[in-house]
This record gives sequence, C-alpha cells and structure tokens, in this order.
Amino acid sequence: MMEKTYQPGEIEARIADAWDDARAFRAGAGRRPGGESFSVVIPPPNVTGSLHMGHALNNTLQDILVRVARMQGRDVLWQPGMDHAGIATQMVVERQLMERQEPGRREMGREKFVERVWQWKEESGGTIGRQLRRLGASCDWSRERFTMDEGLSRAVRKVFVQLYREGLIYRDKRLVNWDPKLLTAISDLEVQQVEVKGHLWHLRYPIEGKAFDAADPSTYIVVATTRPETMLGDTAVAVNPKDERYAAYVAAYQAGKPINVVLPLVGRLIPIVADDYSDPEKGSGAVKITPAHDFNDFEVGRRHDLPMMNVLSKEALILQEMQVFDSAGRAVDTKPSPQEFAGLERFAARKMIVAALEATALVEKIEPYTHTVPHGDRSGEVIEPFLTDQWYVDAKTLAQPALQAVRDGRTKFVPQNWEKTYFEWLENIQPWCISRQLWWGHQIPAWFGLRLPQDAGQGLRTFVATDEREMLEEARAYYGQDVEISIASAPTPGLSGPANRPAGVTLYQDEDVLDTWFSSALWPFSTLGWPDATPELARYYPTSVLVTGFDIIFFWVARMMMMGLHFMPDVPFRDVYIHALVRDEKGAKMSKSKGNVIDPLALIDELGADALRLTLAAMAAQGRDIKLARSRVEGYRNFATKLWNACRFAEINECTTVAGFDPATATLMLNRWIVGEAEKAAAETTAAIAAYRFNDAAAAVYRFVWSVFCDWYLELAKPVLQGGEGGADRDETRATVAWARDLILALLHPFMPFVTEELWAVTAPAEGRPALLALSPWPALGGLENAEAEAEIGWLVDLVSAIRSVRTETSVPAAAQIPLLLVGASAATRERAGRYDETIRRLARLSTVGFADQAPAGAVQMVVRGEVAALPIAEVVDLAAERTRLAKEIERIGADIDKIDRKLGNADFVARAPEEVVEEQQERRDEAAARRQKLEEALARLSAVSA
RNA sequence: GGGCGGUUAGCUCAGCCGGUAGAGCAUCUCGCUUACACCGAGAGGGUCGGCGGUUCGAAUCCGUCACCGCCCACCA
Repeated sequence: MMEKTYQPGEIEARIADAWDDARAFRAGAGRRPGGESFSVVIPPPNVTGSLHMGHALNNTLQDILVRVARMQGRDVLWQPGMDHAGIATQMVVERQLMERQEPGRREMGREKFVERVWQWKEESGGTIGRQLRRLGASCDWSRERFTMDEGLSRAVRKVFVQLYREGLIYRDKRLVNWDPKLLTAISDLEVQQVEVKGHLWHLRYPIEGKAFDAADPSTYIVVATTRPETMLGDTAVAVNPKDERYAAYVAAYQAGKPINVVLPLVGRLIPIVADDYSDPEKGSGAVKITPAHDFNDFEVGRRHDLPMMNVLSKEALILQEMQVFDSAGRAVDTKPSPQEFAGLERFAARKMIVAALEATALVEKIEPYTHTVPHGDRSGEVIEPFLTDQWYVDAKTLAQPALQAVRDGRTKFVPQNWEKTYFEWLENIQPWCISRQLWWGHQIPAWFGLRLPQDAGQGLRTFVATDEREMLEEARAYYGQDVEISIASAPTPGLSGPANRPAGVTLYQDEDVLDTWFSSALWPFSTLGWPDATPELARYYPTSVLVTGFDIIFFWVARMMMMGLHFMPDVPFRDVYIHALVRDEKGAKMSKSKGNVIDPLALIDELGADALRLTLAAMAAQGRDIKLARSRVEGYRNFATKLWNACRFAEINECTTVAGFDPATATLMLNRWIVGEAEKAAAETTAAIAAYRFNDAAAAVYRFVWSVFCDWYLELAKPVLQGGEGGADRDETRATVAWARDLILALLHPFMPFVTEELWAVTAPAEGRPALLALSPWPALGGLENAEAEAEIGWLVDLVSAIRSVRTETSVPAAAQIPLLLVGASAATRERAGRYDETIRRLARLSTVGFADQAPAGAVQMVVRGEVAALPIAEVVDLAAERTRLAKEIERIGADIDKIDRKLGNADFVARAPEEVVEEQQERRDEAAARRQKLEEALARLSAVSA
C-alpha cells in the first residue's frame, strides 16, 4: 500500500542506487537497434566545487536531454568529470595548510605540495559528483575524467607540442595582467574592471635646459596620471601631433631632435614624443609614457622604440634597481631607483612620491577622479601590468575556423543571438596567455638549455616535447650524441650565454603550468581517449549538444571550438544551448557575500530533487534569467504529490498495466478521449524538448497531468471504475488508466526521475514492461486523436463547468442537490445525458438530469454548446441577482459581437484577410449571436415570472 | 564608446514567424465527496512601459524615448 504523500527523502537514495546497480547510465545502455549516438560532455565543475543553483540548472537541463535520448533508444553517453581548477584549488590547499599551521607551499617545495594537493583531491575533491548524483544526473559515472588524469595530461602535452611546432604557441616578453597577490599572470578574461574612486594627479615635468619655475608654464609640461608611482619608470611624454599647444615639441620630435623633460625625483632625461594615442581632450593633453606598466604605453613604447623600465617586483614593491629592456623586450641594463622608495609597496610608494613632488611644487593639482581599475577575479587584488616572459596561443589564427563553423551553421547557438557575442569576441581576440606561475596544473612541456656557440638565436635554447625521453632525443640532436645531458629541477643561477662546456649540459623544465582552460578546451575529445583512436571517440565525437551558461562562452565554448576544429576533423558539438543565470527572487545575482544564496541541496532535502528540477525546467525560458522563488518549488513539490496520489488512485482501483494493451482499441468515448489527449501532450512535450524549449515541455506535461488527467479523466472514470458493475467497460477503463499513467510516468521521467522511477516500480510491474523506467521507451504515438470523443467529452466538461459556475454565481449551497433540465435537447445530447447520467450528477451535484421542451418559469438557465440547460430552482435563487448575471453576460457577448461586426463590416478586412480568418470570425459571430439569443430568451422568461 | 536583453494580472514569468491576453504563486468565496487540504469547485484582477509608424488588424513587426539589467572595450 502506497503512502498518502510522497516522501522524496527516503526514496531518492534508493532509486539512485537502483540505477547504479543496473548500470543504467553506462554509455550505450538502453540503446535499441538503429539508435544513433547522442553525447554530451558535462561542463566540468571545479574539483573544489560544491553544487550551487547554476550547477543544478545546468545539469537538470542536460539530464532532461540525455534521459529523453536514452528512452528514445539512442546510443547515449553523458560524459562526467571535473576540472583541476589551478588557482582555486591551490588556494584551497594553501588555506588549509595555514589553518592547520603547517608549513606553507614554499617551505614545502613543489613536489611535496603537489602531492599534498592530490591527497586533498582524493579526500575532498569528489563532493560535487555525489551532489550531482543527488540531483539525479544520469552521467556515466564509470567514465568520470579529471583534467589532470594521465590520459588527459597526455592530450594536453600533445596539443601543446603540436601547436608549438606549428608556430601557434610561442613564448613572448610582453605585458601581462599580473596578480601581485597570487604571483601569477592571468588572462584578460580573468580580469574584472571595477569602478573605484581615485584621484587624477597633474604633475609638472620640467623641460630640459630651462630653470623650473612654477609660475612660468613654458618651463614645464603638465602630465595627468592616476598612477603617480609609475612615474619612476616613465620613458617619454607623449603629445598629440595635431595639438597646437605642443606644436613646438611635435616639430622638434618630427625633426628627430625631441625636446626632453627631466623626470622628477629620478633626474633621467626623457623625450617628448608625438603620438596619436595622446588625446588632447583628456587631462592636459600630454601623457606620461610608462611602457612597462601600462598596456597603452607599452604600444606607444614599441612605436617609438622607447626603453621599458620595470619599476616593480613581482610582489608589486618598488625595485632597488629598475630593470631596463629595449622595445623588443631584451634586458639591456639596470638603473638605480631613488632609494627612499625602494622596497615600498606600490600604494605606499604612491603617497610618498606625491608628497615628494608636492614638496617641490611639481604637483599642479589633484582632482577627485572615478575610473575603472582592473582586479583579479580570484584574488580581488589590483592587477599590475607586468613585463614577463609568458607562453601565448595565437588565438587569432585558431579563431578563424571557429568563426567559420558557426557562420556555416555546423555549430548552432540556441538561442541564436549568442552567436553575435561569440563572433564579436573571436573577431577581436587577443593572444591568449596560457602560462601560470602556479604549481597545481599541467607543467609546461618545455625545457631550456644554453645555446651552442654557433647558434645565432636569442636567449636560451628551448626544447618542447611531449615527454622527457622525446625531449632528450631532441636535445641530443642539438648538442650531439656524446654530450652528457642532465636535468635540473630549477634554473641554475647565471644560466645565460652560450654553452661553453658542450661536454655536459644542464637543462631545466619550464616551471610554469598551463591555464586551466587550456585543458578544458580539449574536454570534448580528451575525455574520449584522444590522442588514441578509441571506439568512443569514433562513436561520440562530435558531441550532440553542449549545455552551458553564457558567462562561459569565451572561457570555454570558444576555446573548445578552436581546439576541436584544429585537432579533430569536426566541430566539438552540433548545438550549444546557452541558458540563463539563476538569480534570487529579486533578480540579484546569488553570492555568498550578499547572503542570498539558495542552496540547492537544502531544497532537495526539503522538497525533493524532482521538485527542484521541474521548477528549473519550467522556468528555463530561453534568453531570460531565472529568478528563483521558494514558493515556486513548493508548487512543483505539490505536483509530485498530486502525481503520487493519482497513481495511488489507480492502484486502489486495480488499474494495472495490461501487457500489449493497444490504446487504439479503446471503445468507450471517455477512454478514446484521454488516449487522444495523451497523444497530443506527448507530441507537444517531445517537440518542445527537441527545440530546447524546456519551459514549454514542462508546462505541457504539467497541464496534461493535472488539468486533464487528474481533474477530468479520473473524475469522469470514477463511475465506471467504482460503479460495481464490472464487465468489459471497467476492464477497458482500468487498462486505459494504467496505460495513461505509464505514459505520464515516461513523459515526466526526464523532469522528475526519482518519483517516476519509484512509481514505475510500485505500480505492479506487468510482464513485458521494462524493469527500469529510465530505460523504457519514450512515448511515440500516432492516430489516437478522435474528433467524436473530443466532441462528446468536451460537451460533458462544458456542461459540468457551466453548472458549477452558475451554482456559485447564484449562491446555490454547495451541498444542495438540485435537478437539471436539458431544454430542447438534440438526440445526441439525450443519448450523452443518459450515458453520463451518474457522472454529471456526481460532478455537478445534481439530484436528477431530465429533459424539457421549455425551461420552466424562473429557472436559472445557461447555454452549453448551443443548447440550453436549466436549473429549476427559482425558490433557492435570488431572481434579481440572476437577472443581473444574465444581463451582464448578454452585455459581454454583445461587446464581442460588436467587435466582430466592426471587423466584418470593414471591406478591407474581408478583402485582404485570409479566407479562413474571415470565416472564423463569421463562425464566431454566428455562435455568439445564437448564444445571445438563448440568453435573451432566458432573461425574458425570468422577467416574465417576476413581473 | 560598442553590443545584448528586459519593461504583460499584487508577485514571478509564459505568449512575440500579427488574427478571441495565459500559467504558477498570492487574494476572495465555497467545500457534500476516502486518490490527493502539498486537495477540490468557483471568482476577482491586465488600455501587454510611453509615443509614433507599417497593416484590414499589433502584446507580437519597425522607429523613437524612458527606466532597469548584463556583456565587451576604454578611461591621462
């Protein structure tokens, strides 16, 4: 015997185990002959992650698609896995070390630390996988992959080496976004622009050869800056070539004899150059150029062949000695910093430098100034543009095929408007900095050694290879077979210049690791075994669809497209379904700091995974954020209980699945009707899912289950099921109820896998029914709609609804059993009334259903499908109120008719609108007119009585 | 500066390849009845942000304005 309410908690864990035991989600499980492949790779959550609403939405949608495909008998793989999340994970473990007061990362050393991270991963890294299982995600967990697995690491190295050899990965010295807290470079995408209130300092730079006089503007040039501390590294001042104010400086520069300024505090002479970058509208129109600490200045420096002076250390402290590089990035010199600033942190230095300048009247003015400042998205620290050697991917080249594939429609975005965002970004893509100064990640497979004297190349000799053995082969080919090659763990001090002892060479591997997204970019093929030609790769690549949030289009989608197209013969996925962000009730982004996070696991505990899933699906309308309210989830929890009780009703009434039952053979109108409605609902749901219209799909099943199956079909079936007459009608109805219930369970299963699987199991499994709903066929019906049945049951529904409505409006006590008279009923109506006598009386609370040629005086009347039905209850009803009711309805219909008449009276409408539209209007008018006629008659009879 | 999205019932949102304004929640009224009070029946509630245009006809297409949100770039 089933419980009265659905208790998700007890059931969900048990069902999840049942799926596991049956290996129901293994790749290809449930595949039926001819089933084409359907594959999805999960957006790998961070190994440090725990389930938030975004994951819940993302994986619910994937699971719906995957479960439908599996039920459709396709060869399904949902590939799960996790991302090693370089920075995030390293931070977590470092924090843990600190909390436990253990030695820090640096004291521990690289090898030990990495070992420690692996240990952490084994112990605590699997949380999200378990949480996804609780959500019901039907991934093939036996194939779980991790971006740092041996196999995936091999793919990473192979890709790196090949791109390097193709010239698409290279090392370069240029400005990067440097995070002075994490002490690593980060990519443009990991930088957040934050608006901050700061100041704009107007500084006077004295002109060379003129005695500085604050009162005489010809003795200095004013530059405006938000970052005074970088002035130590200025190597020029730029003015616009068209700026009249600075015509003399421009002319001098163009004549090859630039006028210099004396850099305050430093005393270095730096030229005034003419460059379009300088905007006459901004500041003073003259701008200080610090090529080593500003991206724009860096470009100006390259254009004018200016030296770059690095003022800051990696920790953003002012250097003792500034490092000087030429415009090509070659180290050329060092220069002493003013010693009073050496070692100061950059913001402290700013204060002191401003103070020093003020002391000598070199500050013209200070304005409050609001501007945006780049911050690291992980550390929250102000990013420092920093001159370092890093590895870059030539993203521009790789982007071309990725753009083309979407333009050609080989990969489609849903909703399509995201293509624009994708195009925009790829068309303006910058080199992708892929090296990170971290320990946790894929160490870059590049080794450095000294150059041979005869080698004219610059810097150290680089060997890039997939492993040490391959690297050593290359090195031997370079240094000679007889040279002894050793590998050091770190660069030896003073390692520069030519290899002067070719008898023995020491190499060391690049210490940096790759950006986590580098390995994620390979996910669709690396998880399938690439670079080996595995059967999985052949079966499941390209994947069918990628489901992800828009915030990750650049980070991940675009890069998978680039890598997939470069290394595989086809795109990584056919469709990209982009879903929205889950926000809180008020539309704010959920964040821990705001404290408005709704924990999906808490909701699952309380209301069930199914309720949460159906809520998310029902709210996943394309192109719109989801504002999640708890009440909504409660509503869907109620729906689960409703379903549960409907199944309980079926059980109580012995509606058991009849093996081989063919819905087309149903004979009772009621059964033919529900069978047709079921077909419609199934078709609607299937089509909506195929179009990624999850909300429409959810609404279609929801409505069918509650408003059609429960509200009408089961109610209408009660007399047959419970009438005690037994016989063929009852058998057929029991079979039909069971059939419709099974269909509902199937249609709902992708949305609510747990309850439906449980109900499937408890509703007395019949022979020939698959043991697991998850592997049962998806409903595919045809030819079940029946106009006759629709007309008959439609009339029944309308009649009962009309009586109920009138009863309430005329204040007939709910308990009162009143008679009904069908006035001037047609033969069909009489027959139907007879057939459903008990049903009608039960649902409309009537004592009798009779017939009459005319409505009795004072009867309450209504019009149902063109015929009058009367409730002869003059004594219970307030006649005046009844008159008002009728008059109101007549008025309403009158307004409708007027509206239609205006249309039909419009010659243009009749002439230009499509024929069927005109006909439809005509029909509606006729119907309304007939109805009004009947109502007017009813009103007349009523008035006659009271008169 | 460039781009995208939003503005529809008290709330949260569907509908938007033009042709009778919908759902859930909330509200109000009623509730005989063993599938379900996490329920049933009924009701109220919207000039679809403003203005203009196209059209026989606009919530739906176009333009414009207002407000809200997001993304990208830049900011001396």
